[in-house]
Amino acid sequence: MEPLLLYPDPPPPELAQALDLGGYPWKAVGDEASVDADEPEDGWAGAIVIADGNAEGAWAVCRALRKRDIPLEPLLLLISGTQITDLELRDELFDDFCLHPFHPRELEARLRHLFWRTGLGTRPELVEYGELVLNLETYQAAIEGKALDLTYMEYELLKFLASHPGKVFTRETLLSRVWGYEYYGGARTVDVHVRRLRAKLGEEHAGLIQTVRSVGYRFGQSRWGV
Amino acid sequence: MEPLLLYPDPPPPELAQALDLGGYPWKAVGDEASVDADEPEDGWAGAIVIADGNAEGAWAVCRALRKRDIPLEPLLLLISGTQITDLELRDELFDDFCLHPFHPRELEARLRHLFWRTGLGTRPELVEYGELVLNLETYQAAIEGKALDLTYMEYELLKFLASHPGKVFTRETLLSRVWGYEYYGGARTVDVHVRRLRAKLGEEHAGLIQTVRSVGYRFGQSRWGV
DNA sequence: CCCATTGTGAACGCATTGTGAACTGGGGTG
DNA sequence: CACCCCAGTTCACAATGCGTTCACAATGGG
Repeated sequence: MEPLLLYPDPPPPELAQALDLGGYPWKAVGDEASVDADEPEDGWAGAIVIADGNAEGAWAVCRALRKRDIPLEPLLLLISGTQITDLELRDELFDDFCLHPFHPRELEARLRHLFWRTGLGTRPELVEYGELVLNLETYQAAIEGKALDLTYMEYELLKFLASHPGKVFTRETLLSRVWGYEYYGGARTVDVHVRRLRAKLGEEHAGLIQTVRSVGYRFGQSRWGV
Repeated sequence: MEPLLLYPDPPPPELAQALDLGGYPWKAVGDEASVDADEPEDGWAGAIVIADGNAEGAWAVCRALRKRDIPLEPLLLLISGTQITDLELRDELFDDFCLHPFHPRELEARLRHLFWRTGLGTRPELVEYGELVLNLETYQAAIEGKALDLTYMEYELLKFLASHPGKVFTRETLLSRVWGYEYYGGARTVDVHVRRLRAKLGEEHAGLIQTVRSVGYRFGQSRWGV
């Protein structure tokens, strides 16, 4: 499991202890800049932000987490009772909150429910879209039941795209989110990988990855609903 | 606002008082059968189920609420601290929970956040005007449910116009706000794009973009009522 | 009826994207 | 240790799409 992001650094010992007991790996950050800088390769599983210390810093971290291309979820806030009124007008910055000091069982229950909610119960080891299936455990991909022989980067790119069907990503975004470094000079890289993916998907399914001219690429159809 | 469903009947007086103070109308039900039988004409706005009395009855009500064709949301649970472990494996029965006895401010914050979440929270960013919908995430547009195949500049122009319905923009303004550079020489450009937009909107909706002679263009109806 | 303004279709030219191939670098193999 | 292989990157060029521009027609106000 990917680690939870904690703020501040160091986190309160009782929180660290509760998470360790619950089997949740975690990693603390000291400010909003570290949100991206210290991000693990596999990303964050979620975040717990303690706001009853440095409140301004906490809100800055929340904003940074929500401002990403794919906002980080779930985000649990730990606040003191007197801070409840501060939540007003900040609904978009958190998914749930827990009063601090907390009871370990309440914290764990909230965490579990948040993960259940965002993950729809079980952590999906499969990414599916129509006839396409990606098995995240075995690094295998198949379409219409036929296996696709993808290289590592092809797989990662397809996984990222297929995890967010309908959404358009710029080349820069794809480079930073899939390749994991800041873009400088190689937008063609994305094109070439997209082309190979389309080729391997076969003529019939090449349209799964659509070019949005002047913007980037989109996987699958749009989402008009929720 | 539609009333909140409360269980049990009568609800604890401190809960009724908190809701009354917060301006939330409510109506209590005594068992799961009343969920449908006592439903107001406009439906329930949400539900608060107190589980620290008759727990079995509370779960039955939750199940009834979730089993409807359109599961009732949001559903807030009030439980005692000793019941936290009962939440496990019941994630699908509630959206949030609050320990009982509760602090009125915490209850209100949770209610507000729940309503915010089920309302605007998870929806994709849309620009809407009548039958026209622009999905900002997917760079797609549709009118009367039918997708419009717009080019990048057409999309940007329509997005800008539809974001300010009724307001008249000069060609110069459109060039600088949509195209993003200072105008010099090409007023026709706007005309041509407007024309193509009208064509793609279809004869029926071409009037959405109106010419204001000697001034510019306006999207939708005038604010003064035509 | 005239002239300014806007609509329209076609043509142009450039920016963006597609595509094949060469290059690079790391890991495995003999 | 040298070599090769393969994934990934970069490059050059081709293809295409799209925005711009132009010429002229249509329209509407005075």
